[in-house]
Amino acid sequence: MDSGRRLSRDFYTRDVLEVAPELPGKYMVVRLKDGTTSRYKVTEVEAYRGSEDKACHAFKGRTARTEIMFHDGGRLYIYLIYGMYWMLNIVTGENNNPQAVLVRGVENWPGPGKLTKNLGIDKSYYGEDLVFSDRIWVEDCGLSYEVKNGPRIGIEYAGEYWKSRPWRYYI
DNA sequence: TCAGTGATTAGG
DNA sequence: CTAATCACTGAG
Repeated sequence: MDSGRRLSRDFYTRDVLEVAPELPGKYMVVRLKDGTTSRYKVTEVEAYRGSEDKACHAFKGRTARTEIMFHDGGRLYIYLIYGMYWMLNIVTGENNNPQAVLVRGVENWPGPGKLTKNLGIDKSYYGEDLVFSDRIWVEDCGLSYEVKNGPRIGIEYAGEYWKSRPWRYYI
């Protein structure tokens, strides 16, 4: 597989509902400590739109954990869930507009907890900038896919309205 | 269906 | 300080 073109800041600083549907089909590139790189096609994501979205961690306001979501798009928001699984999120939107895309699955590793485990993503990636990082970024390989969408998973607490927003996008 | 597992958060 | 919560997973 040929290398693609790394996505630039402009891709990420748009509204999360524009960015999220465009991520499936893009490639997540991870560089290991031995210098080798691996590419994984993104297969499933979800949009979290904090300024209004009751399901978004930033909905209640700025905390130490959600701080990065208030930055310009392109950084990673990483957090631990159930004491075991690191969740990989890509911050989107402009400054002070907290939004992020949860990467739920990549090729070979469906499942948000499984993909971080297998790609070696942990808390040390919190705040990492996909535009400049030398160990993780996203590429556009020029291919397009039919992206489907549906309700987000695992947000029972958010109430019927937010639970039913069709903000999960997948190939 | 349900337990594991620990960071994070709000509240006293 | 305490206790509740949790954008998940794998076993049974």
